[in-house]
Amino acid sequence: MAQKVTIATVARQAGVSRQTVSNVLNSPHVVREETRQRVQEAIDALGYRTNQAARQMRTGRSRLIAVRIEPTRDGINGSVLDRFLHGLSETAGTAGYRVMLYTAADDTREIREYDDLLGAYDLDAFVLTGTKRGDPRTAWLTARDVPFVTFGRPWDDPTVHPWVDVDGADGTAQATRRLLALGHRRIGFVGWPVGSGVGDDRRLGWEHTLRAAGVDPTDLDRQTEDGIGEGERVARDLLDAPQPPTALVCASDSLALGALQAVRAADPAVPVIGFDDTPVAAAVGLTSVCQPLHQAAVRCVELLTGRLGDTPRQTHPQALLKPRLVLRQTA
Amino acid sequence: MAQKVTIATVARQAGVSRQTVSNVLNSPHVVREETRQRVQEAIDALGYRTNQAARQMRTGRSRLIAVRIEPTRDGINGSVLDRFLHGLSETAGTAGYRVMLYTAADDTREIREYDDLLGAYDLDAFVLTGTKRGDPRTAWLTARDVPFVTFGRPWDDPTVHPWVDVDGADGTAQATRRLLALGHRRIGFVGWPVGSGVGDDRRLGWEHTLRAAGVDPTDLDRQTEDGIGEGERVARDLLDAPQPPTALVCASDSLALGALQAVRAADPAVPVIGFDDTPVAAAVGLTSVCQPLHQAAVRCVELLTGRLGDTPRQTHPQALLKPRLVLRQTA
DNA sequence: TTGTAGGCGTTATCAC
DNA sequence: GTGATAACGCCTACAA
Repeated sequence: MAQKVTIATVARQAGVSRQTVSNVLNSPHVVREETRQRVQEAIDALGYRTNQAARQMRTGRSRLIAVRIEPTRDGINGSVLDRFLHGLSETAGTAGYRVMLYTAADDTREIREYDDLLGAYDLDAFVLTGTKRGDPRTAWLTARDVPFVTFGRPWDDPTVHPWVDVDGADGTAQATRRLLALGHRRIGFVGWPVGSGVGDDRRLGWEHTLRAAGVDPTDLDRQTEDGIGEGERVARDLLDAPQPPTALVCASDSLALGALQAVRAADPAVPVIGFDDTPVAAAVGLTSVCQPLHQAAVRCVELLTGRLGDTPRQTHPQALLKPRLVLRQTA
Repeated sequence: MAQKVTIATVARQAGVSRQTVSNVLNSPHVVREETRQRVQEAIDALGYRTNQAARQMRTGRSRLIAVRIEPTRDGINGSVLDRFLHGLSETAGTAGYRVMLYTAADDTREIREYDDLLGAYDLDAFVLTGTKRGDPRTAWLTARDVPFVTFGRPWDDPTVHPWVDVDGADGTAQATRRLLALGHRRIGFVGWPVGSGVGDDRRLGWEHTLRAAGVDPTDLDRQTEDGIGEGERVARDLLDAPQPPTALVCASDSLALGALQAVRAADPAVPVIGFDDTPVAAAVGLTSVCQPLHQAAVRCVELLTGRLGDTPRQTHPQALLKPRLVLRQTA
């Protein structure tokens, strides 16, 4: 590696003081244009880069954003986080920030990680993926005035902190409308147990759309934990009912995959629509609701940098993004 | 946030000098045990944490490891990187390191990122996932003496830098042996075009095992780009041959998924085995070769920290891990 | 508009 | 075994 290039090196090369170089970097407007250019040339020629550690020590800000990477849970949903992370890293990069990863097995340990991370690296912000009712993590961060944004709404009270989310109800509504357009009326829903914000939201999109079309949704839905086997079991149950649905909307691709097994031999064919547009969906030709993960990541960074920057911070900005129905063979 | 706790705070509290505190932290053996304990108590009581920025400024080392997060390529393989990343982050954490993410669209830009990252954050090391013959990135890093390890062998010369990899040939060999054990002899292989290290490696495991069993592999394999459609096409071609295989080993789950479509109506059933054990495989019941990704991540960190630490650095340590065949319905 | 001085928290060097 | 001092690279006053 060549000799370390500091602000002093640049100053000497450009024949100005260190302060002028710093000004060119941080407050270009206070420097005469001609000087600015000369300094900029020196910077480029020398390949100077701001030393973040030194800057951080002075400013107390690290330009680092932390995000948790979870163990691939069900396995099938791993790619969602994957795509989100990529978008986050990319967007953060263009905004001059970097993404740091951390892991934690549970909330208590996650909070301990916050403490560590904050103490050691002066992190600028956290991105939390998925929040639940009465989340201790957001409470902790809020209490300490640590900037953060969640990918996922705070279901108890949408105004308590900044968040970005995808409108799940709109997704299932799109799916339901698609099936209505195909001529179906008795459209079933395979969802998660009541009580999870995300699950209830997705269910509501289906229910409202059906009601709006004049269809009574009673007895047309079933709840179960996420999983392929679960989806198959519950879908079979729906299809065995006296008045079986002729098409199915599912709360996840896992459930939809199971449903697909259940309807395999059905005649006439029973269309199935999943949710999340995971690679599995693409692989098996499953029509599915696609979350705009890249855009979600972009908004997260925007909210964060908006908050972090000097712009007057609006109180708890939020962004609800619309998903998109990806049509494939199954519907 | 409470008042910032620095080494000076601790020193005052414990009634020693700052240097003694630093010694307790970094060279405990030079401090008298009694003093050490008193200082440690003060550290715990105050909740002191080393400020990495300050430490880094002094030592020039950041305790940060950078790893690239790729856009989910084919989509189906995203979960592989995902699991690897999680393991990496976790292991790095326990070793006192953190993982920083970066993205890059191509090699040139990736190298520019190295430059940026190194200049701005004094990164301690890089983890590269996937390398190709004549990789400019490893050359760049080597030339600058930047520590790194690749997840994936350098196919030209396995001794040029530290790496961790999974033995693909062993994986396909396991798969082939499984099919032999099921009584099959004419076992086909659906692979990638010749020339990619990974692909050739996986093909070789199949070929050698077949030869060892006294089967001539001629005309029993086909090459194609990765993809479900491609897999289906090529598998069909194999099955339409005058002497069709009675079972198939595939170089990836994508190809295997395609092959599965091709053999759907076959009678007697044609077993198919995939590679990577992606969630898709689990979803459709595809027997597949599972890479020990967590273990790979652990070894990466070990190689790195071994290199980074003060231990005598062995020249270019390497680790070739054995995959594991996960049996499901298709074989 | 530009230059000078001081300090952020840590560790290395060198006294004691 | 312990403590004072300097320096890492930068930024924010303040002075010129």
